[in-house]
Amino acid sequence: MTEFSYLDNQVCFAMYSATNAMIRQYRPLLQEYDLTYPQFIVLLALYEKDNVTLSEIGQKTFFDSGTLTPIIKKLEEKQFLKRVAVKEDERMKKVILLEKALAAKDEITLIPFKLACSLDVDPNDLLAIHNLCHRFLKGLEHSKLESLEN
Amino acid sequence: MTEFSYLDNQVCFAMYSATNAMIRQYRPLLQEYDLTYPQFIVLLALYEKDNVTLSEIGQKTFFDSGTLTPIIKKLEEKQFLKRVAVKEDERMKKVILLEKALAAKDEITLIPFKLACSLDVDPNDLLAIHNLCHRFLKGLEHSKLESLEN
DNA sequence: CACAATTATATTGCACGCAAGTTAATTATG
DNA sequence: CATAATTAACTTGCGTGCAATATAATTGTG
Repeated sequence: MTEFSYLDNQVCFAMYSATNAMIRQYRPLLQEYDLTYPQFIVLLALYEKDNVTLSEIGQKTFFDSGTLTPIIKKLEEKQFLKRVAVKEDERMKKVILLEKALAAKDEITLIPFKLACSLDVDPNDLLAIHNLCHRFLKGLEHSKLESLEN
Repeated sequence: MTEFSYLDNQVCFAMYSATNAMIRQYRPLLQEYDLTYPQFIVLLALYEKDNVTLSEIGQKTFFDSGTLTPIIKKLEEKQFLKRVAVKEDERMKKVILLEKALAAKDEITLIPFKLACSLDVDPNDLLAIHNLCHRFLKGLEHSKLESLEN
């Protein structure tokens, strides 16, 4: 209750700062696999299900084409995946994980758990943030769909 | 409870997606003032207190020098602020808001409230996210300080 | 069946975020 | 007091995010 602060009252700034801080924590762990955080996110999406098109990955990860194409190309350069043309529709390309990605799957999918253990944060808080952010995203998507109906 | 998802279980990814979505909501509101979200954050910090050095702004906003310097320069180009050398210590520069920024202060500081009203999100959820992210950031800073003591 | 509309991916340009390194000024140390 | 260490701000380079646009393939329509 000292003095009023514009910044401290910004929900978005709090999320923004916390996210950046979290990704900073991830960085050293991901560097061992030569991955950035967005590349890691795409890889997790592909571990769930590969042999999918770019736009399917985009829907899962919320990355648009301009963001996703370069990330996929990077992962291709690093031999994590390959892209194959789809015969039925030559516009599309499907992404398939390569041996390098499959071999590291157990280790890479474990990284978030390793990180969570090293954090000085209440696990209940993590769970609560998680649920709230999900609900928040749902709410925003909902608003967006409504505005499209005009 | 359908099928296991690596992505859905990532707290960081939830925060990351929610933050990006939130900033997308801000974009059209900020464009009216020719501001990006990070520029807006710096401006809010300066509305609290200007005539401060870059590193003071960096501490408030969590931006490092490599991020902050170009943002300040952008705001200077746009006539929101000016930088003045500090006589006592020639390494430092203090940032002072200009008329353009002061004149728009009321409108610009109102933007978050305008946005909050237009969102299809429970205000209690916003408050909860806010508190959790703050606690989360505190926890991370604490971990960082401890690791520096080694 | 020509051609307009749509769709999937790729490209370009701008503004971050941050690591790493530079420069110039100040402070600490022998 | 010279010089080493530190500090504040700046610069460079890379990888996003995303708007806007381009390209090429497919679908829809008269």
